[in-house]
Amino acid sequence: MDNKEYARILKEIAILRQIRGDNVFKIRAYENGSRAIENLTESIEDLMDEGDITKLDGVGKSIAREVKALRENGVSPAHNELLEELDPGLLELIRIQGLGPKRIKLLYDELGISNPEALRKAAEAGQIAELEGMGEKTQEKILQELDRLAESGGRTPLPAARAMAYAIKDQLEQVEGVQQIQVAGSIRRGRETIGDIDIVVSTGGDHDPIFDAFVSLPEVGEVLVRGNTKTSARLRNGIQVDVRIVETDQFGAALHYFTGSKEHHIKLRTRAKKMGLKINEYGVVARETGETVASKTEEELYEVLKLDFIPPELRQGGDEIDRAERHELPDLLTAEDVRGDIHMHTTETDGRNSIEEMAEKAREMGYDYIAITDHSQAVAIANGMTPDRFKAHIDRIREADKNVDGITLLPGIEVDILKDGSLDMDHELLKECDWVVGSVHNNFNLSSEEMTHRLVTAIETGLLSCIGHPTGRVLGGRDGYAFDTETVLQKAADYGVALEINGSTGRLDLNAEWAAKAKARGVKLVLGSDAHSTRGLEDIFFAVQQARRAGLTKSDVLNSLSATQMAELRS
DNA sequence: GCCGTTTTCGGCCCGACTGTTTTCAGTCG
Repeated sequence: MDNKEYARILKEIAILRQIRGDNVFKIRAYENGSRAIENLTESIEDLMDEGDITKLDGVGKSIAREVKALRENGVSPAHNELLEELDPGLLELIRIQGLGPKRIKLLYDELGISNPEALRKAAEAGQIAELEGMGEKTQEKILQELDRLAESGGRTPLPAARAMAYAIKDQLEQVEGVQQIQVAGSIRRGRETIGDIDIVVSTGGDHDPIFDAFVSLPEVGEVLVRGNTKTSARLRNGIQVDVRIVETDQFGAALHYFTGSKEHHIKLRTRAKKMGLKINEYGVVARETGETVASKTEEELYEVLKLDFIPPELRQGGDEIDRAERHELPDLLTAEDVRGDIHMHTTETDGRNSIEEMAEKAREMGYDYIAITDHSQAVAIANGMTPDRFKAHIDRIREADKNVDGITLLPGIEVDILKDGSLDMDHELLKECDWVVGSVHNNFNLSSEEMTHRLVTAIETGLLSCIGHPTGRVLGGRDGYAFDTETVLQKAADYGVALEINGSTGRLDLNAEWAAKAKARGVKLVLGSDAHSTRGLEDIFFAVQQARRAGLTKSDVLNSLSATQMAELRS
């Protein structure tokens, strides 16, 4: 069982205990324990073998016992007991906005509702409105929410959500009275899927004109909440947007508050409390005097808490606060550290722009070099290259390199790793390249043993620079293929083959969790945009953000090397 | 249930908004 599975069971214990009405701090303890295990880069089972997992922050005797039982018998006693007492269907109801544990309990006790279907029936029959504390409006909202969930299913991939958020931000920025505006929330933290969009605005004047402008945007469908400081609306495409307005000198505090994560806030506020301070969305306040000691910027907020600045990507509710106190936070990779892009396509295969056009755009972006990596012939649908075409393509890349000033073009390829692990190109031609991305594009459904063998065999050719989009997952789509993580990471480390953090909007593969795992095993990472057009080169941003979430520094990624150093890696 | 730079007992983040209420519980982030 992997860490995610342990974390899921503990999380479900927390939810079911909430519905049962247990002590809120006990519930939080299970949530904390769940997150502690989820955030590990090591396997929890390995940690159990090595010693005592109660050393983990958030895991005590009880949770350790549940975890141990889960491993040995495949079931957790506490989880089982709750499921016998309640109903597993209740776990689905918690996803419905507006329904929390208290109302779910009420619905379950009074009407026997234990799943979304039963809830819909009861709402349509008008039974919900008759319950104590519920009414017509609540009933109507539940029906709407059920429709929405049935349609969209929940979270939106980061790249799509980010584009929508910035479209709204750009429009609101033009409204008179808006002084500062920023997209916050999980988009700013770089979570790979997004629940809703958060935008923070500061103004010295009236809030109403700004909210009026917001709710009249063409994208906005329905207004959900309209208050004096906060307005929420649902876009026509179903995504919820929350806009929060504060005074000018409160912007830093509000941005911090709205960026989250919730878990980071809980830990930070606990720390503040011990220091005689209180944090809310308006600032850090001395409890005794009521004096505001920080509010303008996030930097000043961390400063008064005697912490190094914690970048948004690291505000995950793990050990980042302890590390900030000890000055041990990693000096995270920045976009400026990326000197080149090593994965892109041109009109030779399925790209939309020529070698020269890609080079021009890359130079504008400030790169020193790019590797041109078109497909090999196995990807027929993308017009993959035969050896003859590839040979000519290498010559054209070299020719273009001479003709385009100010940037180095590295001849490369994205070569398919075939079903048996062999590479879809003449080895002699691969040896001529400065950069070789090896990728899996078909036969995803091999057994874990077969897929592991396939990847290991490819690495052992000694011809790959990196593995492209290594897990094969599609964001919001198919899961990655099955293979033995430890074996492949070990092989990659042994052969000096890097793993790609692919920034293309449909993938984000590796994601942050995997990238951190790779780093912990001594594997180098490399960022690639997988661009199929000049515009696509900008998707490197998402790779940088995942790298930051993984805690990677400049020295962890090959893109910080010079063109010469990159080419030398293969010699 | 977990934790300890006042603590092995006594705490555990903080505020906005809605709907159903005559002063607040529930939910959300």
